[in-house]
Amino acid sequence: MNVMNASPRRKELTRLAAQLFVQEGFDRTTVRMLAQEMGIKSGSLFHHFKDKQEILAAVIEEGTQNALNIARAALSECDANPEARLHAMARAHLETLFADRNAHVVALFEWRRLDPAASAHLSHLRDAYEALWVDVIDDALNAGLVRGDCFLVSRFILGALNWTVRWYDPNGPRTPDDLADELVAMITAR
Amino acid sequence: MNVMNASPRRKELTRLAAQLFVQEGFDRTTVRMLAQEMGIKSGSLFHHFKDKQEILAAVIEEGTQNALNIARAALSECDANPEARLHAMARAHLETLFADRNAHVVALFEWRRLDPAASAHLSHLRDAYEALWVDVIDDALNAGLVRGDCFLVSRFILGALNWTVRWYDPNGPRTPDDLADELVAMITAR
DNA sequence: TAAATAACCAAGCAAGCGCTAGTGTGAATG
DNA sequence: CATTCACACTAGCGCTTGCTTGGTTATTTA
Repeated sequence: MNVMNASPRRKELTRLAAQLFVQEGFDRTTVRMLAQEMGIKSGSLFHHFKDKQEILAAVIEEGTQNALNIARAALSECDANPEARLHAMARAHLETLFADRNAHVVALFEWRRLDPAASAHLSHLRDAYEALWVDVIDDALNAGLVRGDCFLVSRFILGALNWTVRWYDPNGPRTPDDLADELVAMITAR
Repeated sequence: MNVMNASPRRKELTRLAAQLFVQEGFDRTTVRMLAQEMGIKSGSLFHHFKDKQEILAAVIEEGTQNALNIARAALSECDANPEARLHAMARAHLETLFADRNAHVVALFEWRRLDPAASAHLSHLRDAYEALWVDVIDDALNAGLVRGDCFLVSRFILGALNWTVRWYDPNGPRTPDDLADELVAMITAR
């Protein structure tokens, strides 16, 4: 039983689990469904994961870690201009949201199913990610680019961005970058 | 078995069910938990509702119908000024969101658990509500109050507003009206 | 006063749940 | 060549699930 390893097999199983969790919801996804999707029997599943909870934690950790990495990379690649940084964060957010869509939908809507230990651990990752946002928004406010309270503005922006998973169609005419540009245009005073 | 009536008893049971669905999630809420919260035995539950699905539909219908009523009332009470109408809609949205918080959280996050028939029926209610928003936002765009595409702007605004249920603390210093004012201030170009 | 109705309960069924125990197998390791 | 290990299997345990059945009681209606 691999408690914390990241074998390629386990990574692939985690990806499949994310897909099923999105389709059915965590509670309605049975270990038998997961096993079938993975091409094994339900008993074999517990060789890779200690229990069903651990699969959920693996899915969410994967997604959140990716978001953090992508956001950091995006910020390091642009200059100190507040507007450029705001753009970069919005683009990075939507990019990871739809590149790892399944994992992020699970993170956004099944977080409450995590047991307290896993939730505490993953909260740190998520907090680190949101701290990046608060930093960028603070700069935008000080530069007069956006008007409002830092806390509220960051919540509104993240809400607007996260909600896109409920309506955005990747096969439609708009790219995630289009969305990011439109959102920034909407909130910047000029 | 009352299929579609709205006896006071059934209304009260629906309210209690909404609370449990929020606390535990629809799937993890068992009919035995529901019955206990209602002070009856699990079998008796099926005198009031045909099945568990019907309880969910009742919860969501209640919340959505209220939202529609409140928004219509709010619009009829303000003049034709686009900014006033935008304010009124934002306030009405947050007002109903926190007055019927449980029902709305269920509607937002457990909608997918509805069976196709109930979903189809309730979609009409929700569409009627969203049509009010599109109307108001269209006016705001034409008046130059907000910049952007009508579809995207309405999605962003509703996303920001709906996401408040995940972080807003009614016991904190801010009122729902404060939130509405801040959001409108953030997105209006001036 | 008789009949109908609403509201409830005790008991339990069939199905499905997460998870465990014990075993087999082929590849890598000593 | 013997041992270990990763990975999978079969079989099923103990429990919970949504829901049904058959019947009781209190209140309203004819």
